[in-house]
Amino acid sequence: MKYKFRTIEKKWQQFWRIKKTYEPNFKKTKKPFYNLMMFPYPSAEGLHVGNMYAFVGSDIYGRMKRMQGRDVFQPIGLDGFGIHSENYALKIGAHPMKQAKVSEKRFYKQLEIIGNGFAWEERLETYDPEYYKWTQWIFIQMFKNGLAYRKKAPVNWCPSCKTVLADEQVVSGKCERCSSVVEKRELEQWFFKITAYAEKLLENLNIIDWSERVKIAQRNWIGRSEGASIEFEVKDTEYKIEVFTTRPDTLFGATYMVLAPEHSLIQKLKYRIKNWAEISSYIQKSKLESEEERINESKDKTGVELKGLRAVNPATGESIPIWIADYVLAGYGTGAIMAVPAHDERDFEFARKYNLPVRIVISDGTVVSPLVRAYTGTGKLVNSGSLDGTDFESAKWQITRKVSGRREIQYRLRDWLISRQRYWGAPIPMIYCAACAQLGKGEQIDSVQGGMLGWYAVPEKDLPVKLPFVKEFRPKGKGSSPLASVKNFYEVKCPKCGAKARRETDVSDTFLDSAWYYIGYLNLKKPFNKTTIKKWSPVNMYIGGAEHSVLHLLYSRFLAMAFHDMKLVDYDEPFTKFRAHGLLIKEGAKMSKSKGNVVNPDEYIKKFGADALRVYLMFLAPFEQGGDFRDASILGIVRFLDRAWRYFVSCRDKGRTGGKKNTIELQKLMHKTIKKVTDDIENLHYNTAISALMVLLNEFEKQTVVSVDYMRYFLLLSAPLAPYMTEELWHSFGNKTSIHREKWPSYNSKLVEDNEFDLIIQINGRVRDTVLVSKGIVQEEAEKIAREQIMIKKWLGTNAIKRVIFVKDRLINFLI
RNA sequence: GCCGCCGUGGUGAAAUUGGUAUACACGACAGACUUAAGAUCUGUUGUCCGCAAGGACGUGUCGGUUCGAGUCCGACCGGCGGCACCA
Repeated sequence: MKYKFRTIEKKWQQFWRIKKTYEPNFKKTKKPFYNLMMFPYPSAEGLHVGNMYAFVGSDIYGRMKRMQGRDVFQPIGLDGFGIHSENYALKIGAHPMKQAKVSEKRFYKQLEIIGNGFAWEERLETYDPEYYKWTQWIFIQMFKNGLAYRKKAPVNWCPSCKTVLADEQVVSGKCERCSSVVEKRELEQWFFKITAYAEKLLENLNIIDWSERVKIAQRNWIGRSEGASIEFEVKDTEYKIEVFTTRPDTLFGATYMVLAPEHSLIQKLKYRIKNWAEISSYIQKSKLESEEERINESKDKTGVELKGLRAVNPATGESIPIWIADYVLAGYGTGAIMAVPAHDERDFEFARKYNLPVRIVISDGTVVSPLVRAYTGTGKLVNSGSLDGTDFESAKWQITRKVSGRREIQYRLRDWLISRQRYWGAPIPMIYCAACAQLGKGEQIDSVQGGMLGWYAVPEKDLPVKLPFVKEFRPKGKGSSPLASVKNFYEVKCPKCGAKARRETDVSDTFLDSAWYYIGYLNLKKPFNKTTIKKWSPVNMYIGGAEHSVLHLLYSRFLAMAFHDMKLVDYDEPFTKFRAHGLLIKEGAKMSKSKGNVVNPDEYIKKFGADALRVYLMFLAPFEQGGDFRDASILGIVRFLDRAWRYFVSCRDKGRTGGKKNTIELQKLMHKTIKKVTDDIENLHYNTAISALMVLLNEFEKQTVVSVDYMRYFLLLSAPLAPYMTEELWHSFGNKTSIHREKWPSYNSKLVEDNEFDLIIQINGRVRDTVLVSKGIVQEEAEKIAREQIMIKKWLGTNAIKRVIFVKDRLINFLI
């Protein structure tokens, strides 16, 4: 009578596939529900138990929605293009194109075994030309709408992956993929203008229903600062230095200026600089420094004064020195700052080192010279001429106006570097024609950004630009993709003039593939079909890892906004609701191969069955929190499922399921459980939903009579969690159709509400007794009953009661 | 440094949002069944005092608000995540 999960699981996998149990009715549906889980990238031997954890959590939610009458679309695919998979192929010495087919089989098999209700017919892989045709089409739309451009800029270069990276893919100076220290290189690259949507990306965070921690990460990343832009004249020249500051109120304290070493003015005024040799060697040195070195050396700032140049402080009219220093970043603001050492820690440190003047201009009355550290607090203005005594906040805009500056908002966010010098990705569908460039022609020559002469998008009829099979696919490291050595790939005709032209050989970032896949699932032949999009998107519920907070989740939002403005979709947020699942760890540490603590889910499925693994994963901690995978604890779940199995099978065999009436206690418990499980699954509190089912089963076992209805309810409530076993039991009770298409039970609210409760009796706030009374009892009566209790009589003794606190339907507290 | 989250039994964790702290499990201990092991079932299981009834203490630490604090406020200690020379 044992639960033979191996044969049972196989049986239902087939049944579900043949009966299309999890395929929605795309055209006719009235209640669509798009339940999406971040698709995996096959970059390892197979699915990690952490992936399983995430997928199961998403599946449970979708299964309940389906049973609640929604037509649930829960697709699956593989994010198999890009650096993740390519690096894996490199590691095991396989060709990524061939390895993809191997991974595909393996991953899909595992995803089926775990028992998720996927719509298999709509699956997709990002490396399928059918798919990346549209990735390329999207690139072209971005180009045509001025959102894709080329520019030469200092960019992140990973020496081990041998490609450039977006800022989002550099995690504290290291490559997100391989953890190598990232270098800076001056290269011409393709960018997507995500900064055009900075404000909207930030603002919409207030209206979308997303996990708070992801919103916070995005807010930090976008990094909005409000301030002013102010110009400083360079003495005896026609040049001006524009700075951005969040503290224009401290302008009177600006005693020097600092330019980033890359600042364009330095080259322009080269002839005026007296110590050019020194300056030029400083610039050289800072160019060579890696991000990490720059961060590490941040404690000791360096810089050189531009001798022969002076600037004018527009507030005081004073002549102040100009320095260059690499603590000023070229990529933020204007690449130049006004230094206010008295009120900025960095400027203070620099001023102290190079003996530059410090002038206090803000004080709360306690700020006195000489300062030990910068005073960054609030206060009133001092040493600021006619503005002395003004509050710093209102002084900000008074000063800005006075020196003809303007209010400005700066973002930390920078444009998305989209090109990669790698093989395994969607070729960027662009063509460069030198002939056209010479004639000043190009598809986007009006663009605000320069460098676009001679560039044309591949005509849409020529899509996809297929990635050729290349034997020598290894990254070269010379700033170009391996495709740059494939002559019959890059030699093309100019789509405009027909002259010999060159195809772009870089491929696009993997994150472009995954930024639109939720649309791809709906209809890969015609993804931007208006009717389907309108009916099925945005995604109702999206679940995934928080590690994508500023990668995939930010890029997807950006693209949806761009699609919206191109009138391709009518919403601007792709995921109405997003929840980040927690991280699964092992023995207190993140699972990793080097630590040797990676849990292989297949072993557990083989040993205990997929249902046991599913329920265990969901039971160990709240889904959004994540937790510790422990071998010992899974046995508790195995016992629970076995007990349920035995209970149902023996009831069936003994015919112990007549229509007899359940006790009132059981009725109450049943309906409370329905409510609890429903609410808990809705809130992703799977651990407490499972414990409620355990309590119910414990009670079933104690009862002499449990009606067949209640047994059905138990199975229905457990179905999302343990889809195989419940399906088997469902059928063994004579049902012919899938339990997963059955109606979710509803509860009777009268039975959920108790009409009696344990009145807590406290004396001086300490519980001394409880007594069962009926709900709605008034204070007078409660007091009377309470005072009759032996324990209470004893505690009250002869003391006078000073005060009585009565909380309706909860407690009574006597103060003596 | 800034922003945010979290600290509850031996362990994973619960706690109608200010109202009986430790549900549900794991582990441990004891017992039943068994030749035995395993499986299963039944108890006990926060700490201390007590034969018991019962009592005291107890949610990282210290303080506060409150009739009442795991929950709210302040300071500190410890852990995690995001940003980080962003002017």
